[in-house]
Amino acid sequence: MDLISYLAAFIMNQTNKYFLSENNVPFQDFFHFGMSVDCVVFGYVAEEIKVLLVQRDAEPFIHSWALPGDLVPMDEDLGDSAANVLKKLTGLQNIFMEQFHAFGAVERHPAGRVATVAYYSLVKSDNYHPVASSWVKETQWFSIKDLPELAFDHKKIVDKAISTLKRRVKYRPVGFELLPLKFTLLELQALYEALLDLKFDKPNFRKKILSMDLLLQLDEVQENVSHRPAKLFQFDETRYRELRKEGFAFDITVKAN
Amino acid sequence: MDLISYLAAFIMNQTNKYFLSENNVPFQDFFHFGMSVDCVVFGYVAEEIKVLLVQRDAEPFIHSWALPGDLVPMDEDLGDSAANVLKKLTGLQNIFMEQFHAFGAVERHPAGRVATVAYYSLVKSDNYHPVASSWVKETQWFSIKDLPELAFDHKKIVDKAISTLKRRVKYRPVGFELLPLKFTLLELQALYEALLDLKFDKPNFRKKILSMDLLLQLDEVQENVSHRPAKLFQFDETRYRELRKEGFAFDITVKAN
DNA sequence: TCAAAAGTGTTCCGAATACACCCATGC
DNA sequence: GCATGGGTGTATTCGGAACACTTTTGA
Repeated sequence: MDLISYLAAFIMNQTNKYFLSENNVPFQDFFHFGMSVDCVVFGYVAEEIKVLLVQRDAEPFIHSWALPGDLVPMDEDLGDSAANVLKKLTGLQNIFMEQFHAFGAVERHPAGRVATVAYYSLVKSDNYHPVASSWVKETQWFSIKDLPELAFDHKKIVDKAISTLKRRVKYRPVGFELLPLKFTLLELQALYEALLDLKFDKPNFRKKILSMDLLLQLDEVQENVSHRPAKLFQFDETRYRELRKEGFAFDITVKAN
Repeated sequence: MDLISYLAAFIMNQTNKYFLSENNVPFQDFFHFGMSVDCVVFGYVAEEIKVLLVQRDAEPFIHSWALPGDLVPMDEDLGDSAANVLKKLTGLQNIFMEQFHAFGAVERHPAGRVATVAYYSLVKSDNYHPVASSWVKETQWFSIKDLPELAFDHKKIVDKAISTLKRRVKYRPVGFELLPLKFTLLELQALYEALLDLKFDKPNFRKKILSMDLLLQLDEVQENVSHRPAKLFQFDETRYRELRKEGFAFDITVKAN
């Protein structure tokens, strides 16, 4: 070990003679960043869009609510790290996850220079079982309309996640990730209404979504409802991929009501 | 020189593996990232979409073509850094710039663990005067249909930039950033055709774009053309902001021809 | 029988399409 | 005059919007 670190130091010194930036800053002086990943996990419960927050049980911002996220180990790819962190802190795994923005203000982390790459996730209301662990004391779903104070610059990150989601959801069929595997058309409509904060006309919404030929109608209906049971549908992933190849562009722009 | 940098990378990897024994990682041992910014600068010349590349005059990948980009100093915000780097390497400043993705694979940089945040820029063909400086030997515009081999994972970054641009250009009025301040409607159409790799119907494209009420018709016409001179237009930034507040959504989805 | 939600049909209107045509300029 | 690109008008089609209506279930 000693030999290795000595060698490393020696070689870094040598390299610095070549890797000099304009102002003669030694190469290695750039290498003191921490990298973190933060996940904005969206869920859909009781006709509301929620975000999963964790309560910190470690400094800094101990006891504050924050996004699940952590420093990236030196030997882990960014995307892998995001998935791992989410699993470690909340137990969630195999869920939809997409990078949306990097935040790198100098003063955003009190313990040093940390740039963070933010991801948003969508979890099906089927498998909602976040469990606190590691340095997390508790996990809780909060309505995006009623968020608590957040640690670091996490408020800014959540805001950006929400606006990104609202934009993307119109032109990509990601909304389905928030519903259970089987859903009714009115559940789908209610979801989009919650996401976009709009009301749609029922017959027109149905026609639009069905005309896309992206939903698989199952031979099942709702059970134990005190009214006519609705048919259940499923998103047809395979069909979507086929259509995309033919240049089809998903779009649920229906006029608000 | 190459030998030294590769040895350094190898040894850093070894040391990292030693330090990062799963549990009980000392806090400071996460802080050895380098951060860089890379800019995919798009231009529009001779009816073609181009990307600005620089030829490296420093290790690693000396003499290779690469994206303009550099390590972020410890005391600089990410966004500022992107603008500064572009200015330093090519002289370009005050141009449209938007972050689109972070790349953080462990092995993406031979000299250590460097995560990069990528931006795309759009420059008006008015002020096309990139000038090589710092560690850049030369700058050159390349058609996106005919790119050379690129250093690092820059090919992947360019590809992502192109697909992002193609998607965004449909729903945000960013295309205008690629044209001179004053342009004709057919120039605008040609630009969108180049961007999306499609052909549009002239009368329909005109109607669509004019009906948006986003263009300011000037009292000027083309000069020195051997045909009927075209009227010049200008993008109306103020009007766009007004319309956005009223919920207007830009959309140039015209059927291909 | 009634409440509640599921689900359908039809008219109307405006925007997108396809396509034909005229206009202004330099040579 | 004619080549070249600039620019306009219109009939037709198609999809979105509005809204009234019927159906199926549980209680």
